[in-house]
Amino acid sequence: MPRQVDHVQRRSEISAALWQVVSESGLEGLTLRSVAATAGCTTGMVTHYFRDKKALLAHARSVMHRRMADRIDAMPLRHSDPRAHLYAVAEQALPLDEERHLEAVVWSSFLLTTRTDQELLREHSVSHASWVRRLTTLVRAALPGEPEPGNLEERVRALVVCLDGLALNAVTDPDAYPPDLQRRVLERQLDLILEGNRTL
Amino acid sequence: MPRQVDHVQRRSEISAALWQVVSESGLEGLTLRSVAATAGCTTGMVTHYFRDKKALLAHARSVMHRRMADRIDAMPLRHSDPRAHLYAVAEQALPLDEERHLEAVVWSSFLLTTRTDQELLREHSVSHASWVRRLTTLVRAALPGEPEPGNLEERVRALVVCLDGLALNAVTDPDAYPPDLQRRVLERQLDLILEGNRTL
DNA sequence: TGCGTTACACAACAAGCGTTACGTAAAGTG
DNA sequence: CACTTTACGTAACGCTTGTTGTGTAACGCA
Repeated sequence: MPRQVDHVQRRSEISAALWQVVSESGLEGLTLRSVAATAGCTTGMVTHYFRDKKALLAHARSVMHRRMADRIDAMPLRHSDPRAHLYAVAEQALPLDEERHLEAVVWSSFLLTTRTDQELLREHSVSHASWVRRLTTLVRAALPGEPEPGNLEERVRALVVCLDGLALNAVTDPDAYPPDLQRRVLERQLDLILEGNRTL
Repeated sequence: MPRQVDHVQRRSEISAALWQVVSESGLEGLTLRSVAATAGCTTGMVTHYFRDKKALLAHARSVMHRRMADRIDAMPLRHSDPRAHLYAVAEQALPLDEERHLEAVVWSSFLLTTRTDQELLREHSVSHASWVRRLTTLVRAALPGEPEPGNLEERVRALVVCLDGLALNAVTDPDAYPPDLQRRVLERQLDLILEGNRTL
């Protein structure tokens, strides 16, 4: 047996370099050479651990999903206050710190390419539906009374697209959407969503 | 004087081809050759009317802004019902028909590149601020009472990011966000925003 | 101490890109 | 009818990209 290297470790190092490149130059600035340069190695090493560029992108994407899911799964299952619980989970979708900002950048970059890639679209579709379902449960738990049908779905959707829009704007123009503003808007949106429970 | 051609017309034809390419292959699939092929001409003609690719992109962007602004300016200045007026204007930001869907695709594509381009960021910044200001006026007019300070801004922001998120999701996965759903969510969001007017 | 396998650097390749230069056809003007 | 200017097709250039192959150093095992 020849010299042994931790493949998982190497792959995650390269993947980290990829994230950094995307955060600095966007997906269109992502090349094997730029990744290699950022990782401090040669393209040979990159291709040694990832068959081709598609495999590299796929890994970065799966890492992204994993990180997001892990962060949410790490949350306490039940909160004393259902509204606080809802807020805590929803907040995970916002780029409120360095880590989540980086994730949001990668997320939005991949999201746009989704439009022209059927395979990515299917992945996104199920992931998005699952996210909506999770929030639906939490919103229902936080609502004061029994929601009317349809009414609930629209409230949840309003929350979901609000989160996406918030993240998108924060990624595009961070100075115009600082964490403080994001939090206030989310609080307000939760107020609005949970406030009345009647057909207007 | 030699043979004369309507430059404006030609440029708009090429620009239309560019939009089509972007809608089909995204910004990363946009090349002079693909634009020429879609327009049914050669790259020579494209470069004849646009000095370089940057000029072509800039023109397409300005056309986008122009179209969006025109559509909103074409609305009646005053509506009998201020809420209906607000809805009508807000709806213009949603990809509810073919035309607006195409615009939204181009919009989202450009939006992402904004992150790594300082010049584009400044353009976006003023445009976005102006949009927020316009909606603020309309929301204030549609609110039942006098809004509390801060409160109003958060409500408007919640609406703005909701619109962006709605558009983004509709562009990414049109089947999951059909026009009907978009309209319902927007209606609901307006309900929520205009409903209560007290600090919760 | 060799031996064989793995890890990786390096270079070459074709393909596709934006750009540029050149050639030609067409049409208004004298 | 020339003549000149514009309109545009064509092709070549240099560059960057992903991919692939070859060479070499390192290290576990015999």
